[in-house]
Amino acid sequence: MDSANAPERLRAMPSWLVGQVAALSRRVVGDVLEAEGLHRSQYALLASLEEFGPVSQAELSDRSGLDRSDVVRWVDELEAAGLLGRTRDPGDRRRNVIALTVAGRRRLRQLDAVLARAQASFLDPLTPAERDRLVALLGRVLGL
Amino acid sequence: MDSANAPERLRAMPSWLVGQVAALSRRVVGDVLEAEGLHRSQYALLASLEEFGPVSQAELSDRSGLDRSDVVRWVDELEAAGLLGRTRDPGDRRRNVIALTVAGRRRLRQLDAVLARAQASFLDPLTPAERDRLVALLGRVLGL
DNA sequence: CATATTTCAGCGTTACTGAAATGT
DNA sequence: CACATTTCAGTAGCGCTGAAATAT
Repeated sequence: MDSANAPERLRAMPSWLVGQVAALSRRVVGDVLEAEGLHRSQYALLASLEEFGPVSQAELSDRSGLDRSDVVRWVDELEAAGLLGRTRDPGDRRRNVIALTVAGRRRLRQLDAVLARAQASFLDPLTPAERDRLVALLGRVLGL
Repeated sequence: MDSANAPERLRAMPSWLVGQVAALSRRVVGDVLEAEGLHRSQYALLASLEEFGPVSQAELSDRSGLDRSDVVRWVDELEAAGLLGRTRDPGDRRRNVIALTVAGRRRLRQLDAVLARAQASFLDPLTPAERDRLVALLGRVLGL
């Protein structure tokens, strides 16, 4: 896992670099969230719910970027943990309406603090200004 | 897959951004290499061999960042394709000496051109100067 | 005997596909 | 009937573990 051993061709290649950093951040974030008993995908779901209010699972899938079939499974767990509620939409009974519970909202705020520390951890080599520049550049690549 | 739908919490989070860009670049690079009949890991092996000369599979694993057991499988294919040679090390008969063939070296140069286009493709929103800055920042995160 | 290398068999996770069941 | 949503079963890829076989 020591990227410094890699050949120059790879060390200078954007796709390789971004893949290595993604793997690093995935480990760090995954570890801290696992200590909280949650999964990265579940944080994405809670965050999407907080911002976009009660929504169907289909929209939750669009917002979070998770596959619809995976949303089913993660929502199962979050519902069992009491962090969100799943009720049939009276206006369109194909849909589930997913909404954060009070506990879910509180949990999300806890996770925000934990995740902020995780970000700082793997971005340690960068100054705050550099971190901002990195975020801006990555956002540009995604068209944000 | 439209990252622009994601909540602000995610769109501002370095680990999420880098994961999205990594997924994007992985698709783009994977597709162009698949069209060439090769895998991303195999390019990493060819590149490592070109820079570090004939080496054992163990060192190839260290250099490429691939697991030793995966090196076995990818080298199997590359050997069958005639891009590298696998011979027993006379000095230490536990080791295989892996060396690029002439065809392998030629193939690597082809792939370099193809990959350069793939990088340019997903980095399209960035200016050349911005691409350089992104590469530099990602390298810093990895301690390169 | 302890260690190193190659190889193989298999596992856990993740992202995804395809289709059934239900409803509009 | 065509289409949308939820759900489930299953697949492919990938990184990894553990151990056998071989050699130092």
